[in-house]
Amino acid sequence: MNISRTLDYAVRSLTYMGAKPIDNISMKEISENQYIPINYLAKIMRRLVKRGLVRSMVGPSGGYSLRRMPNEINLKDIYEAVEGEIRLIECMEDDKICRLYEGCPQLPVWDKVQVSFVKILRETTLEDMVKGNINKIDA
Amino acid sequence: MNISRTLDYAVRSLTYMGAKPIDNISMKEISENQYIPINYLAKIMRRLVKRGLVRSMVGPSGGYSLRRMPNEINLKDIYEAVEGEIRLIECMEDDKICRLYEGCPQLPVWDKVQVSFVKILRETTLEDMVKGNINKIDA
DNA sequence: ATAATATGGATGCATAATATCCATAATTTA
DNA sequence: TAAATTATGGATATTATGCATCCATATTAT
Repeated sequence: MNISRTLDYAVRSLTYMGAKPIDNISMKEISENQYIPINYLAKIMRRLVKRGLVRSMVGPSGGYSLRRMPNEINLKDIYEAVEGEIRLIECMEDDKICRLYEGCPQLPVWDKVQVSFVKILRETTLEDMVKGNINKIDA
Repeated sequence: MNISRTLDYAVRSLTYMGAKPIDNISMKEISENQYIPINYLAKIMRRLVKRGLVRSMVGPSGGYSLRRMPNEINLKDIYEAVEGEIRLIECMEDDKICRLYEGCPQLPVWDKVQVSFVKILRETTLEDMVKGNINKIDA
């Protein structure tokens, strides 16, 4: 139960981009400013591009740009871009059948935790993070 | 971000015990009923014993018994017994210093997620799970 | 033409999660 | 007392995967 470094990298990169009102920010710049191995960052950026969170441009003075406004990108988008579908426990997977399924007592618990988790992710935008706008206590 | 199989095993074992009003339930029985590799289960039970959630007795007709009533054991206890301290992201560790710490924009987010996660764990008891008493929607 | 940049594929590494094995101690029962 | 059953604890193996690196290529600005 923890946030992967990969997701942390993705969030940091996007936050960095969101804080800068410039297009075409290079991997190199992000990598150096956020202490992310550049080759690994490349992989992460690829996923963000594929999910449409980010636009890329090749060539000198190329780089990445946010494709939506920071207040239109939430953490759920980012999570799913890098990690795929959110699923706290294997047995929640669509096609997995659990031998204990009938009357499994803890599934509703994990489900509840997941719902709460997703809610927070969905409610938190890049803009919030850039501005430090997190409502600390209410959960 | 997912529930480890180990934690799942622990929860299933305790739920199984909680549903049975008998003392000295053997590893063998739990293992067979819950499809948990018995040697691995042994390791997990050890941690539950050490944390005082469970009492063990050696010898024939020995086994494990809950040490508190099911409504006095919550998921947070179980989580911490098997996984140690709850911490969503490495930089939340006590002694870790993050190079980006000053003004790190996402720390409050992970913190908020964690608070919410812990809250649900703490509010959910073994009894709830045994009875299927989970309040599905409110998060 | 050259340099800067992203792309994509392949591969390696390190660590943790998961699982297995075995020798031993404790306890009950015959 | 002997034998059977059970947990204990340590060592080790296996597997998965997160993380990282390397390289060859395509694109584009200057």
